[in-house]
Amino acid sequence: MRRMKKYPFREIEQKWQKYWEENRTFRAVEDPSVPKERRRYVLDMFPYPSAAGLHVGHPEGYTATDIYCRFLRMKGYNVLHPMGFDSFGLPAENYAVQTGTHPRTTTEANIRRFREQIKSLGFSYDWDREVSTHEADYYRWTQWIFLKLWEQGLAYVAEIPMWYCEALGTVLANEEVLATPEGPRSERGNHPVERRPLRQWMLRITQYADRLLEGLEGLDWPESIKAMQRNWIGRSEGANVRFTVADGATGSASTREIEVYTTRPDTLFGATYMVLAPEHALVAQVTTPEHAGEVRAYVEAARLKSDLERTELNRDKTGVFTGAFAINPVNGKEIPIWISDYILVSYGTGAIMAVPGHDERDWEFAQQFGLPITKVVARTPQEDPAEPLREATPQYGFAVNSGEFDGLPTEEFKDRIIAWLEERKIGERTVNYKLRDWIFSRQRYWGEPIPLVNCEGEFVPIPLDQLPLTLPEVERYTPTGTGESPLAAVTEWVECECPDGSGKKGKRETNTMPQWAGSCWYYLRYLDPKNDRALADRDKIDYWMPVDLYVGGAEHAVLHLLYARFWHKVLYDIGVVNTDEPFLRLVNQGMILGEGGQKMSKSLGNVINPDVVVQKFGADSMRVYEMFMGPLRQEKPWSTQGLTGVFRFLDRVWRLTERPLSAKAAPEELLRLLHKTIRKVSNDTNELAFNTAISQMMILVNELYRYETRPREIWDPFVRLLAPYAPHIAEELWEMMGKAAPVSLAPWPEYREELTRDEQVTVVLQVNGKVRSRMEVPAGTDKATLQTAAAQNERIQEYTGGRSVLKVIVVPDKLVNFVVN
RNA sequence: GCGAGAGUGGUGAAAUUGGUAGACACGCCAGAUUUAGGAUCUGGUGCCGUACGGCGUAAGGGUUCGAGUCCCUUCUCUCGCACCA
Repeated sequence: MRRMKKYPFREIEQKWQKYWEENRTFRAVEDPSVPKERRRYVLDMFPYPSAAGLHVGHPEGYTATDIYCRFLRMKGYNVLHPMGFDSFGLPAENYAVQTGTHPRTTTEANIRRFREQIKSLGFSYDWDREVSTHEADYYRWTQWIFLKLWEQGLAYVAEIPMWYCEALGTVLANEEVLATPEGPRSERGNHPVERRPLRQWMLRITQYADRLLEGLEGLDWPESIKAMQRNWIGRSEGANVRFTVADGATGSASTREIEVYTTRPDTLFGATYMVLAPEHALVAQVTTPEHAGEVRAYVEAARLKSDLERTELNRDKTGVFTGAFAINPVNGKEIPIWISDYILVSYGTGAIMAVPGHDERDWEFAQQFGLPITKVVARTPQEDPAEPLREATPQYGFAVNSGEFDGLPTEEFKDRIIAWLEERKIGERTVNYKLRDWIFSRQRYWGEPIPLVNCEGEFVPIPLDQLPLTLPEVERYTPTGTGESPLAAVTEWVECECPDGSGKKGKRETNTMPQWAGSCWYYLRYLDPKNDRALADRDKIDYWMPVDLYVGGAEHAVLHLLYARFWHKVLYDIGVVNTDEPFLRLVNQGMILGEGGQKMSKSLGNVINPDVVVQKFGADSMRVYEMFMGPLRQEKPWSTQGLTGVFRFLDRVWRLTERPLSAKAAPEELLRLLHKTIRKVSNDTNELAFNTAISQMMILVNELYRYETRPREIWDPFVRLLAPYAPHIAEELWEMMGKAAPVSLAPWPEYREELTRDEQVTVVLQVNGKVRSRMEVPAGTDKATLQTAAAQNERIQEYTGGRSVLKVIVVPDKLVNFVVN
């Protein structure tokens, strides 16, 4: 036998997973003696337990947080690190529609599989805190929060045009609809969606728009995610201005007004026409009889236009004249009123004043229909106001052709004109948002029932102490297609007594909540998962919250992460939680691509199954490889070759045990390398720079191979450094060394600063910035000595000989540079 | 178009404050070993050149003794938003 068998990762991994489970090694306890600054709440985005099982993307983020948590525990922190399942959702229900299998059955089977797969990777979760959002004990509190929102006036029913998805049989929130080249599509499943006027439950997230925006400032989140949220909220400042409709052709006096929203009230003098959205309420009223036919036809065409056509890029502007005129309040001029579908009824007031000189869209429209263009903003105060515009100039500048306001810079003009409008009560400063209220109800079965009863037209909440309102069993899961959920067919569930005790007959709300509801607050339930008196005990909330580090994919930028922040702020306002924001620091792990660098997908056949990897190479190899691939936040392609490289590393670590442990002092060189390694691994792990930490451990292992024996002085701290990364093999090595398990809770090694500094350093000798030679000197050698020694160097003399030295740059421990002519 | 980010060997990637570009790993080449193990061990491996040397971090310019790193211009790619007045 020349060498031992390949390291027995299967036995080792099973052994230690069993050990951790039996000993509940990673149970988190609220120990009051640990001060707040020594506690950490590290959270993973919990998975939706799909039928496909775990994919290699899941373990990436989970491994990162796991290493970080294990590191923190060894550093003496009290760490909360839980896991659970986002288990309501459409796939299980769609499967139920096809097969008749209860979604609970498939969901729970999937959860068992996920849990097993996650456990097979050796993550240090406190499994006592596991939650699943579909369980009545959990959604009882989701319903409780909904009723709190209702009490606060933040939940209401409205009939507005909603995104409806035929394929999913339900309405969707704005956030769940994507604009694609094929038109609007559902975020889940990529099905076509269309707008339909429907009556649905809404949550007043817009009331929190400003706070959701401001709250971003203090968060340690990726700039891109913050930008996406800001963009989605879309706050803009401007003014509403009311224009009087001029007497029409009929000559009758009119007091009708049209209100517009503009972010450029300073361009009011340049408003040469007005445009209403086709759906605007005043369209019919202002239209003159001779234009009525044309207008009616345009409105009808706009209504029938598919969303594909309406969202198509760069299409030409269309519109028709109503025959009516409005009076521009600043100069009394009559301006024509048009309608066009480039104006959205849902934004601002659904009407605009058009300033073609300084807005590209208005310019385009004016060109199309030959409407007048007036210049009211000049680039410089010297510019000739009469010089015509060649294109729309939206940039700020100085007012021209604006009467008494001429010469004012844009910023100042805005304030002046708003004051002017407010004085005359024809307008006021206004803030607008792109953010719309959250369409919250779904016409589906597999979700939390909304705990309200319709008692003769009035909604009455189910008393909090009677929650949960559980999902009834149904015959069929198929969406009705009539805008009602399958629950509507369960007569004995729908018909009930009014919960207010009046004895009136009531009908239960049959819509359910969207999948986002459960994930809006799951991080709070982990704190106290079995509590039946509150969603979580306030002391436990105070003990752990807010979440210190939240790791997950970037795909939830404006869905989950915005909704959860909204609910959290409401919970804060009613005194349930201790902070205004739930997640202090957010890190998005980069996607793992297939071997060819493309997205993993079934159709490309490049999907890597983590089960197979664990089976063939072990959990430790999987973990270390996923972290060694590259920076956590970066997208990176999978490489089976790379995986075997990591496997070889762990195998080499294992084979080092063939060499006898030695109690003798380690060679100084090795000791110095150890202390450098401790420093680098500590710093890098703390910064989630796992790839470079692993490199450093590889360097140490390579070096250890140069010695016949394994100095205990090196081996012991090395095993501890390795423990967060490859915990199974580390536990085994720890035990083999005769130490008491578990290494997972052993103290993190400390480094001695003086041993991390080299005694001898290589100083580079340069001539005109080019490296010509090197020399070894003791660290800290002073400048003068370095310069003298360098000047005597043969190679340097060759290059400096016969030339005059203009300057010498000496950087101690780094270089000496001779500047010659 | 707007917003965010990224461009370094054949590949994944390293590189305090500007100070030896390419650590570590894969792959490849040569050798040792002959074991059938996604083997192991030793050495080599940015490009051009026999060599002295020269050239190299998307391209061009600038600051500096010195630039992957700082500044300007341009190009490419990824992601997000997209008629939001």
